[in-house]
Amino acid sequence: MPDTPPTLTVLTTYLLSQVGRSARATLAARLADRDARLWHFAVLAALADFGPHTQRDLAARLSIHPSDMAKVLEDLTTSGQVARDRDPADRRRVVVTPTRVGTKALAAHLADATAVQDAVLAPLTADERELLHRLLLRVHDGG
Amino acid sequence: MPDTPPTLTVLTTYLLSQVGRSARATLAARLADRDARLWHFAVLAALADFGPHTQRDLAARLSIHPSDMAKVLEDLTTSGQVARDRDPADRRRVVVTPTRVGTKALAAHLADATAVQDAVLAPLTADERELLHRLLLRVHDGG
DNA sequence: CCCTTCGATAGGTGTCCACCTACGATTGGG
DNA sequence: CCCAATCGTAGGTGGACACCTATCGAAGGG
Repeated sequence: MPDTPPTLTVLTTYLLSQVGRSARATLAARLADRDARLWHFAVLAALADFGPHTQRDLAARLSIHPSDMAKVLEDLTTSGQVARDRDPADRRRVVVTPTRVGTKALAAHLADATAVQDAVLAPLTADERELLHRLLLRVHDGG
Repeated sequence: MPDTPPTLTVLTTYLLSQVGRSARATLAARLADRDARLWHFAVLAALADFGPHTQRDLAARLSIHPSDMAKVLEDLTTSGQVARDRDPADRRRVVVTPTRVGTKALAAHLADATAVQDAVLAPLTADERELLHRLLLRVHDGG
């Protein structure tokens, strides 16, 4: 019965929006089972990829409002996934560093994300997934 | 500065989510300029593709809660884009029919959606867009 | 002809998300 | 040494979204 109108499904952006929304929601639900949220994942990923950041730099990198970043980091520190230390050179700044707990959490998040991705992309072959990824990467970078 | 962590960009679902989210937001903003919202677009598309519906059928087709559908249709009737008439055979039901105004509005929405899509998919050639669409369609239907 | 069921709708709830402001602590230029 | 700018943080705002309940009118089986 939920037969989507062709007028919508001919729009690639409609498909993008629907599929992306659904994948996002599925992953968010899985992360929630371990009391994690998508922003926690993103922060841990940024720290793993680029090393310790100032809170402000973290916020800028992930395009999130500094006041929201503070809340995310509040969560991550109380659960011991990151350490927040005042920068001795400039005691206004706080340097955020991932802990071992945080690194393990990131690994778990990645496993979840991969599982969700496998489920979402199940209709495609490995080659097709690779192709899709390349196309999306260009769209993402070029927009 | 907003250099996205590779740990995220290697995830196809991350790209899907980001690109889809951004496209959706852009279209929503354009529709808002004409006092329309995404659900208005979806309802008009369903009516154009499948003809008049009962409110309940419309809600089921678009996977939206009946009480929310009532609100969307309230908007569309006050702006004259659809007509709501009691079904004479069962006066509980309300049959929703698009008006000429609604059909013109749908055309405008489609023009907006196409413009947004062209902007989003700008990095890709026509063949690549076609390919992307086919892949996404399979993911969408198969999930 | 009653009583249950159904369709539409008003009104409210909770979540997510992204924003903004005010404030205290700190810095560094003049 | 002071003053403007900066950093983190608490608290609040507003919109989008999806849900749920109560109510009313109508239908239709027993």
